[in-house]
Amino acid sequence: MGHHSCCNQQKVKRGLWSPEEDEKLIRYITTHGYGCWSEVPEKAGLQRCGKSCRLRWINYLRPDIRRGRFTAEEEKLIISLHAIVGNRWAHIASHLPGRTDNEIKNYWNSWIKKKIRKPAAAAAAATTTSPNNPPPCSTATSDHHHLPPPAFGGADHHLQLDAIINQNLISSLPPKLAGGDDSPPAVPGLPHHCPLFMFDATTTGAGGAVSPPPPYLPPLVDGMAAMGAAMDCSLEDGQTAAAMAATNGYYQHHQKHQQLEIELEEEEQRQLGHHHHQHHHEHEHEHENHQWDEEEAQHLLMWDQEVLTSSNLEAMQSGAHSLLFMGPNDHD
DNA sequence: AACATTCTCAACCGCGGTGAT
DNA sequence: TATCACCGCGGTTGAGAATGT
Repeated sequence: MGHHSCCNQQKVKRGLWSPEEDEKLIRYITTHGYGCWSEVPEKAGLQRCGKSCRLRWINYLRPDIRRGRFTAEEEKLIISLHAIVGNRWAHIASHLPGRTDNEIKNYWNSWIKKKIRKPAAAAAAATTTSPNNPPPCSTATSDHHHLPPPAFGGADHHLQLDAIINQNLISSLPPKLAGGDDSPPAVPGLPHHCPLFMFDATTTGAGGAVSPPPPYLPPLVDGMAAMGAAMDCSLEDGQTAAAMAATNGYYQHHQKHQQLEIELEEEEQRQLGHHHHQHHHEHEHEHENHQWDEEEAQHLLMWDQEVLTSSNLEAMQSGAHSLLFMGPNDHD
């Protein structure tokens, strides 16, 4: 296990920071700022690598850092954002002032562990785990770090995670939409019965052109483009997962959620610095009006679950930039 | 009280992106 | 264009704390 390149040349200290080191770093940063992290250790008189200094400052010493337990609001926000962007912790952290990506990541990981141990049985019980029945409402993206979609005949572990995530998502919904107290996990806003699979084909068309579904896939559900659903998917680089599908009724209840997606997308665009200009302007317009046009709805391809097989789902998974699975949430 | 197990979280590692040369 | 250094991010590790037996 080698050290990072920036730590190779000099003899650097590793491990926990002492209060003296913290003091040195704080003193230096507050006086000089941190223009170049690689210079910070030397100038601050620390036997650390710049990377370590940066990490210490960002995750611990920063004056605007917010410590302590996550509030219920923060927790909901994290859950919602994670459903949209996956494990992009820095992205999520940017929406929680004072929280660091590391903190959120740690929280999420321990939260998942906790949830797996306790209600997994209940969640799994609410999930139809038969190989012929896809699990209810699980999400996946092209992000290789993100949880894979529920495999047909795959590990129960993933089914549990999906169920857990969705169980939390549903908690923020109005009871009517959530389907009642004992309702099973579901993606917010989806009709209670949602035997659909969606495939984000956004990135395959240049200049926003809508691509036809890949030839290996079965016929689409008719008229899905006119559904008028509130769906968000990245039109820039395909890195953003397809977000929630929803009816207009749901949409009215979840403009806040939508706003988060908008903010994420706008920030992504700022960071990327290069846009598909036409789309960019179209999006600005959408954001003002909170409307989704047919063209964008068409980026999400949908199928009835009956027509999908495990093999073409695998093909979709490998080719999709965003993939949203929705099984029937029928537990009556 | 002692030990084992689990949890938390700070820190590290490796990788990818970006800008300078 | 290729290379290098740096930065930032996400995954992982491991020490210490908390909890359970």
